[in-house]
Amino acid sequence: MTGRAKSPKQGLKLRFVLPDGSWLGPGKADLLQGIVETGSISAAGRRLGMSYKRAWGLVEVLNTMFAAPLVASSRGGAGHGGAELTETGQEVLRLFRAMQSHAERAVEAEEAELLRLFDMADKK
Amino acid sequence: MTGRAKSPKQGLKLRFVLPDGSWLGPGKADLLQGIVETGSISAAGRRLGMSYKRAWGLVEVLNTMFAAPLVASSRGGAGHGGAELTETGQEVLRLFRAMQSHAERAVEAEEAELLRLFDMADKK
DNA sequence: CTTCGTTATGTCTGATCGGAGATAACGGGT
DNA sequence: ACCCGTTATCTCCGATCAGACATAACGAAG
Repeated sequence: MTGRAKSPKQGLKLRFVLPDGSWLGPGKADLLQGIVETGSISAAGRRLGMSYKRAWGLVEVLNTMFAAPLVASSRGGAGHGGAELTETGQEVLRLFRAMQSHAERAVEAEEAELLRLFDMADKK
Repeated sequence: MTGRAKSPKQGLKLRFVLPDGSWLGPGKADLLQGIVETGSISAAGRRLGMSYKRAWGLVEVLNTMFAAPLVASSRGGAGHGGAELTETGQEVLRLFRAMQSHAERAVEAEEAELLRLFDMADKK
């Protein structure tokens, strides 16, 4: 697979803070994407190197921060349980990814200048 | 004074991560701006509601993350010591503020849609 | 040589965060 | 009735963070 699950560790990171103080950032966005691709909270968390407890806690937050829940989960049954994004969840993920790419293009000039000031000397 | 010292607590926040893992975000940017406006690390920290220790720690990081230090400080003397931004510091602050405003304009559409999904129900 | 406000640097401590690990519930298949 | 992998919740614990507080150094001015 060529796609990347995690956001790059260097460059511009966005955090969108809602009016009530909760926020959406790369961590929760990556988790949402992982749930889309794996169909499971635990598998998505494993892929991102986080414990199930943390992944589940993030899902709990995600499900209460917007007007509607973003993740629908089920236990037992044929597939032994799993999770998927709701319509709202898919929309939120799409919007955040769009934010990322638009913002990255908008700050390209400043990014290049800051990087120039960074490796002016060396700092391997 | 009409300018705001702190970044708004809601909306888009940027964190620019350098190749070595250190980063520049709203907190350090606000501190840099506070130093410009007050001429002192401790006064800038007080204005932002942080302890001197924390402010000083951030300055220490700021002074080692780029090729050149961003803050020049002095002890004792006529003014009883103080701090100001170096040329590099002024440039870094300017670039980060430019990043902020450019990115904010670039994500206006998605921001509006996310806010719509937020107060779909109520959540005053 | 004392004064002054700032920088510079320690220690202690409480709060918070997240990982590790255990346990139970679920519910369609078999 | 049992199986299975996932969701859903605990408790425990070490690491980390930041505030609070104390102390010293600085250096021109008086």
